[in-house]
Order: sequence, then C-alpha cells, then structure tokens
Amino acid sequence: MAMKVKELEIEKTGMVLKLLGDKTRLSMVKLLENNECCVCEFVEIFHISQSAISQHLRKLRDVGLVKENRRGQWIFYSLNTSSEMYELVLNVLAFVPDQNSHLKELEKQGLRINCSI
Amino acid sequence: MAMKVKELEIEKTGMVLKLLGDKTRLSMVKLLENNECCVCEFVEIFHISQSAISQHLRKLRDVGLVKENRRGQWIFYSLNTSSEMYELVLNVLAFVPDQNSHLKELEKQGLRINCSI
DNA sequence: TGGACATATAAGCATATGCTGATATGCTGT
DNA sequence: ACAGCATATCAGCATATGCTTATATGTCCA
Repeated sequence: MAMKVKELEIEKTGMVLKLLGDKTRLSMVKLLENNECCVCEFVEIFHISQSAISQHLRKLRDVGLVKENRRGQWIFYSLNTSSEMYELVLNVLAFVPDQNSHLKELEKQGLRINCSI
Repeated sequence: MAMKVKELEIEKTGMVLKLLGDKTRLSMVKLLENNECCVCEFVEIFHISQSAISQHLRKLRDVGLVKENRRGQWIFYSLNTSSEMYELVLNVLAFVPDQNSHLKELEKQGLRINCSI
C-alpha cells in the first residue's frame, strides 16, 4: 500500500497541489496527460476567455508542470515529463476520471487543431 | 508505473487538493498520518493563533479528511481512514517529507499532550 | 458552583485568486 | 507591408482565503 516515491520539499508539494486544486487547471492537466493541446482548444472546452486560459497555463508553466511547443501559429502545451514534480502529478491524475470526451466533442465539431508543421 | 486506484469525481479531487495546497494544512495532515494531535499542539508547532488552527481543522473535517475524538478536555484529531478520499491523501503524503521532528521538539519541551483518559 | 483550560465560532481585515475586456505581440499567407 | 488569427499581458474587479482579536461553548476539578 505504501508507495516508494521521490520526496519533494513540502513547499513544492504544496505549490503543485494548490495549482491542481483549481478544477479548471486540474481538467486541463488531466487532458495534457494524454494529449497535446493548444490554448484555443481549451477555450472551446471550458467556455472561459482566452485570457483566463492563458493565465492558467502560465501558472502551470511557471512552476514547470507543463511545457510549450510552438508550431506555426499555435502553441501546443504538454506535460513536462522531466519535471521533478511529474511523478506527483501522475499520482494525483490517477484519481481523476478521464476527460478525453471533451476532445472527442471538439473533433465532432471540427474544432480540434491538427497542425501538420 | 501507472497505479490502479479508485477514481474520485473531479470536483472532490479538486477539493482535496485545494485543502492540501495550503502549506500549514499539508503539514498538519502529514503529522496526522502517523499521530493523533490536538489543537494546542498544532498551535505550538505552527506559531499561529488557536483560532487559525481550529479553522484549518474545521475545513479538513467538513470534507471528511480528518475525524475528531474528544478525550476529556482535549479533542484529538486523526486521519479519517474510512474516507473515500483517504487513498488520495496517502498517495499525496508519500511525497511529503516526514514532519515528526515537530512533535519530537514538543516532547523535548514537555508540551506533548498525553491524555490518559 | 466557579475558575482554569481547551476548543469553536464570529467579525473584520489584508492579500490572493480567477475572471473579464482591452491591448500588445507573434506568426502566416497574400 | 498588411490583414487575420493565436497567444500573451495588462488593468481592474469581485470573491475567496487565511489570519487576528474577541467572545462563546465545553470540560475538569477544587
């Protein structure tokens, strides 16, 4: 039952939990667990302003949980698997139900970005 | 690497993470992982008012993460191991360094409560 | 029963947080 | 170079959060 994981400073752990404690960000990160997504997709999914999404992503990036990858006009976000906090993030995400239906919905509406660059 | 755990609603997960996202509460819960503690002990450890500690504990109790146990004058708090969120809590706490030194310090000062009731 | 101690609750305050709208920046293709 | 789209940043605002002090409640014991 007890897991053997690499411990983190309590401040860092707290910071990660605070970030993931927002429902919008938690959903975003869960989506990023299996997908690369760009800002405009999140805007469609969560129905909040592009600005709000951008600010959420900046917070996640500032502590290194996600990384960005520009391809042409778009910036694709993904989980930063080389973060020392990645293991914690994965362990938390294991409890969160799959959110991919949101992306399926986008595809149905033809709004999923598939950048060929 | 992937863990098999019992999923929780995303709202519940978010709530737990938000609660544990406060450094004081995270330390408190880490202490409660292995110990029963009462309010006055936390006051000594964290150097914030009794009221503040009490309010933190109430938030934790309101969502069922901790339970209380009155013995005489004191109310001892402990982790609620039968909460459906207990597994999530344990998985998170695995990343947090042991905080028992705080209790050791209390014992040294003779401030550790040892209720015989 | 009253005083001492432990805890809870109420009220108020300063700061943090998440959002919006407006604007700036960056890339693309004509 | 410029229009159009994607993203980032700025400023402002409403609400949430964590703390303090003051007060209420609960328990023990002389």
